[in-house]
Amino acid sequence: MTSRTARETGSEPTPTPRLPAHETIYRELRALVLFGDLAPGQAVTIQGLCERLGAGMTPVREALRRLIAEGALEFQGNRRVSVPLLDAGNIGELIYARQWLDPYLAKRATERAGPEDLARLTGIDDDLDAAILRGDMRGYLELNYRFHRALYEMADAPILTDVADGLWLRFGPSLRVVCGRVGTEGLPDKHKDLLDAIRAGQPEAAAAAIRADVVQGMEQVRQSLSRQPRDD
Amino acid sequence: MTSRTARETGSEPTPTPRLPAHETIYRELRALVLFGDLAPGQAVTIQGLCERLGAGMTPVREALRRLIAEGALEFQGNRRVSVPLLDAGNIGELIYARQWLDPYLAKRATERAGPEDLARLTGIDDDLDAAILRGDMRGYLELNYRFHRALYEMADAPILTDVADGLWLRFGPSLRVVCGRVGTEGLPDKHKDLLDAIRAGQPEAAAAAIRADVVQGMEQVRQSLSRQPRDD
DNA sequence: CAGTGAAAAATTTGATCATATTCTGGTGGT
DNA sequence: ACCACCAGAATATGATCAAATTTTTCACTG
Repeated sequence: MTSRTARETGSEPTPTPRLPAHETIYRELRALVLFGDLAPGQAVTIQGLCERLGAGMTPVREALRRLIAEGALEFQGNRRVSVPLLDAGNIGELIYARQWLDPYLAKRATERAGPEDLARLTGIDDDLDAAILRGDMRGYLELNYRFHRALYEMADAPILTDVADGLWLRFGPSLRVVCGRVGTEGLPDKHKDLLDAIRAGQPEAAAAAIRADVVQGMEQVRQSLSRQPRDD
Repeated sequence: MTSRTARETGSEPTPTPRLPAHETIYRELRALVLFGDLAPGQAVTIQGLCERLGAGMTPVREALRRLIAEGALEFQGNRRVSVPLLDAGNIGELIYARQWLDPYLAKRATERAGPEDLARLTGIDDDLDAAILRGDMRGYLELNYRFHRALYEMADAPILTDVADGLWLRFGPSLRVVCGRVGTEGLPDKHKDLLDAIRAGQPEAAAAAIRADVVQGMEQVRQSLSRQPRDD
């Protein structure tokens, strides 16, 4: 049955060849939390997710464990797993953390940035602008995340990137709620300043731009949530 | 089905009965990584852990998933799950992160500390001194962790506490290796300064004390690992 | 007589295990 | 040295058991 382990022929780059199921489920659930249809406070059940995603329960369980460990979901005591509701204190923590993490990563990213990195960031930012003009909120959320995520990866700091990524998972759902109220207008976009700083090779300026972007965006979340902590 | 629901008589108060197995496994594995017998670079297999801990494989898998998500273990590509080896860059990241996190948490903890908190910290620190005098390294590691952990919890910042806790999981194994070389002598202990600051109600002084403790300890790790990155 | 409370049963959900299937890595033969 | 086979490990499924939540009913009171 084998007889082809060596050849591969390379014609098929194996698009989704061997991707473990729990990995797939994890990514789907993660996207669901980050951009998607899971609102803060909403409770999910394992078996409900099994049917929703059409998967066995073991992969779903493992993906859930992972998301819970990352803070994307909460083990609401008895029998509930839900997307965490953030209060003002939590938002304050997240603002403090990102205000410290993101500028540092942006500084390191700028120090290491090559032309292709700059091109990639510029491309994402262009798509992001298009999504804003289009009024495509889901696209905005996803592209904004990908922009920052690309910046993290350029910093060559795997642990801090992990931490920063975990932070996104925590405030992602609330960000979505806020954007749902505000609309794609008036969203902060200091990305142009950042791109200029990277182009000029000025790490400190890049850090300052990112700090401004983060603070502005997060403060908007804080204000919006403090105004209406619950939406129903 | 009618025969079941026998009364149980309730004579057994079941001291720790309702602790899910995967939770137990997780804590055991976590302790193993933090203080214990799993050295950096050491590979573990699922089935090996099943026998070692005497448990089914589903709970072990879930616990592993969780530890991997927290960065305590690494999915070493092929077929191996191992304790991550830290290089100088990783240590630098951890130093930066703790240098920022720990002082902030110590400041908040000091602002919120009550007499019972101070007593608890003092008690842990006394036990810690005893462990050092005794030359009990495992005790030192565990009590040192519990000291900082208690401080985190006093800060009333659940998200940042989670992040800081995850950081411990990452450098715990390396800390153990370093202490194995250095011995319990010469270990940093700026805890007295911290306790004084808390007693005096001086948050900034507490932050400074913790910063000194963290930097001193982590720099020791960095130097020791850069001198001998591999131990065999 | 109606409404509210609790208690019990039933359904739903979560946890664990045993088992089958697949993939990887090593080994032996040519 | 290379290719094929084998063994072991990890992934995924389904079933089974236990616990909790919910619903329903019955009794008691106003």
